[in-house]
Amino acid sequence: MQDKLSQTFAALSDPTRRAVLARLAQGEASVTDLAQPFLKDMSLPAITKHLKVLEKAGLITKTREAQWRPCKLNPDALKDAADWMEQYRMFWEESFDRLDAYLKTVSSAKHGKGKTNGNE
Amino acid sequence: MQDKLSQTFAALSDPTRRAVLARLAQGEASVTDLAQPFLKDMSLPAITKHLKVLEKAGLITKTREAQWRPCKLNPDALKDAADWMEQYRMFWEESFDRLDAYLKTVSSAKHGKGKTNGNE
DNA sequence: CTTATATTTAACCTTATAGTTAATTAACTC
DNA sequence: GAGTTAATTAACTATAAGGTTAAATATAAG
Repeated sequence: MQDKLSQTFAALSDPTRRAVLARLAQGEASVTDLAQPFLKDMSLPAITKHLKVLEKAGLITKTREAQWRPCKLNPDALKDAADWMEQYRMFWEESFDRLDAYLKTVSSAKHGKGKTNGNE
Repeated sequence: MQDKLSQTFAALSDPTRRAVLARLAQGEASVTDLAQPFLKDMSLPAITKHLKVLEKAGLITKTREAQWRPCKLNPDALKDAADWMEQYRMFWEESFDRLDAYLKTVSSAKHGKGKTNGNE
């Protein structure tokens, strides 16, 4: 895993981490705060690791306050991911029939002999 | 990895797979078509595997046409991911100052002794 | 300086990912 | 049915992910 966007999507691909983000959407929280709903399912070090993944992905920022490490949402990475998705919006929005027609035009002779790729 | 959303984000967390989706945004393509830009970097079976990941995540649909397996984008999964992101839009959109103020109100006495979590 | 709370690090285990090469299946063409 | 093109499966390897428990570090409070 190299690029930031891949890191971000990878970080989002875990329900625990998404739940942490949901919690942080309501405001800052310490590690213990964030861990609390999950401690029946996993240990605290597991949460530390999840937070590290989120942090490296740029999705959260950890600060220091006495012995606590308050975490907060970092919108930038979320925006980058959302921006990437945005380019596909037309595919799921209702102008579907037009899109379908459009694509049929674009990729006319798709692979008559398995060679053309619809870009010519 | 269990739930569909996690699978979808995981599938998006690889540059090769995102490039495949970008290619499919221009229209259907066979496995060979899709593989072509990557064959200097990886083998065809590697692409087959990537396509399988995308398919299981619901991001693409593979059909049969003679000896080819034309793939096309499946917008549903993309929409699900985008919908999930949508709930965080306010965090990256410019009403940032208002948001910040809002959060400061909500999580007033965050962790005066590390116990409260800003939800009370 | 000892204790308590908050969090991380270390060492380890298990399973999943991402890739490889070689062999196989599928459908078409001659 | 022999050969060709398209794609997958099998078997294997290396590394990353996600979890564990036990020990260490950080800050505060007696």
